[in-house]
Amino acid sequence: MTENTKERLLETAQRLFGQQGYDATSLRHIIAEAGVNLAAIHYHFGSKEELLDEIIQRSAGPVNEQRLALLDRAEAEAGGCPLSVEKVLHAFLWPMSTAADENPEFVRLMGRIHAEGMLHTIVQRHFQAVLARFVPAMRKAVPHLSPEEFLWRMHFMIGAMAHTMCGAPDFTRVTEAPGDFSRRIEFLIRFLSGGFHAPEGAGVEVKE
Amino acid sequence: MTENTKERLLETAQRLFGQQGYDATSLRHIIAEAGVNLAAIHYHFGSKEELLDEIIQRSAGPVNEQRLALLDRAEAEAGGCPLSVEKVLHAFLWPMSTAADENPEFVRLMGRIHAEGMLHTIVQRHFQAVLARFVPAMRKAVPHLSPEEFLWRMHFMIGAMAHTMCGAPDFTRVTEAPGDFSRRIEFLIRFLSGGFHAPEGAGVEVKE
DNA sequence: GTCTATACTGAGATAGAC
DNA sequence: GTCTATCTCAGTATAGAC
Repeated sequence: MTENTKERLLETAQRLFGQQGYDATSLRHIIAEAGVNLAAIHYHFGSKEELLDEIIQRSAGPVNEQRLALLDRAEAEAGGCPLSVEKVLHAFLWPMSTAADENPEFVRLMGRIHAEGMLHTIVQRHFQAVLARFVPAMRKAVPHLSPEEFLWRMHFMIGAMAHTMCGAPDFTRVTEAPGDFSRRIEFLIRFLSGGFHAPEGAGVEVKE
Repeated sequence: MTENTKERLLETAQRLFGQQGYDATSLRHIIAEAGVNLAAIHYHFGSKEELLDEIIQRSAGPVNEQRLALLDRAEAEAGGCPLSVEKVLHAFLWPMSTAADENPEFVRLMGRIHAEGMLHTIVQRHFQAVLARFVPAMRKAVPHLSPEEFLWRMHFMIGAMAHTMCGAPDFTRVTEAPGDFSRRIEFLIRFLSGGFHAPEGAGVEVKE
């Protein structure tokens, strides 16, 4: 039962990390639910952080491939022309919706990972290739923005996305039926579109 | 030296929480830098979480008062008319800029608190009163939005704000001189304004 | 190669002496 | 109010059974 142990650990850990967060989940809780020995984690993965790394690799891989595929197709359809903001956002965010339907815990985990910010090296390793494609694509969609304003808007996008993957608004109850993650993504794309299309520079009254 | 001990603990803990995060900062690290005994924390605060709670209360209090004062003044100037999105955002976000100049670690800590999401009860306790004023004010600024779309946009705003308080974009180095937090806030207000002003509903091509 | 048992260090928390 | 000693549980490491 060699593969069985490893697989059970991956599935259990992913679920618990997504539900409770990475720090809040102890290895002893994971092994208890998976029904394996504590040392099995260190045998198969080496450490708690490497366990997380393998979980991300397993699920983020397909999502990132789909992102790149959507971007490829959109760019092919556009010929050499720059894509619209909406198309870039769609290629980036839509695969999350697909993933959420079959794997909701993973999406919450991804949100946490981005938001917690601590495990910075892990994020960078798995999303570097995707960002390398999407940052230039988005840059071409809003060429009028200054480099600084553009980078900040990308930053805001990441923040909104991470928070949205983590959960729903909590000041009021919003229906959270299974499968309506796509709806959430549509709201997000509209909002971010508006943000990226906002006029640049000194248009805000900050008189104080 | 009773008050001295408590004060040193509060200041040291705030600095370390902001620099390293809440979970990553051990009580033993705090007491070592503050030069007090481990049990002093539990005597003065009761637990690590209550220590954090008191830190937030101390620094978030003035920020929230300033937020409410700015909102009061803006509403008084407007007579009975709804405020603009920009004015509401300004009243909500600008006090963070003031706080950042004299207390940068606190702002990073606030960002982490919002983003980590775990310490949910703490956030709710300290920001409930502020949200109770700002949610209706913003609602009046965008009355055409459906309730659902409105709540999601508030959610996106919180995410972008939390991520922005935590740090600067990291795919490229952005100048982070002291005192230019206000610049960051201006970028954020512009972006969020665009998001809130975005047209509602089925305007996104999600053909798949 | 795979898993079990056990021990080590450091975390937060608590009781009780002073 | 403060400090020492101690408790439980965390992540980690390793020796050895199968």
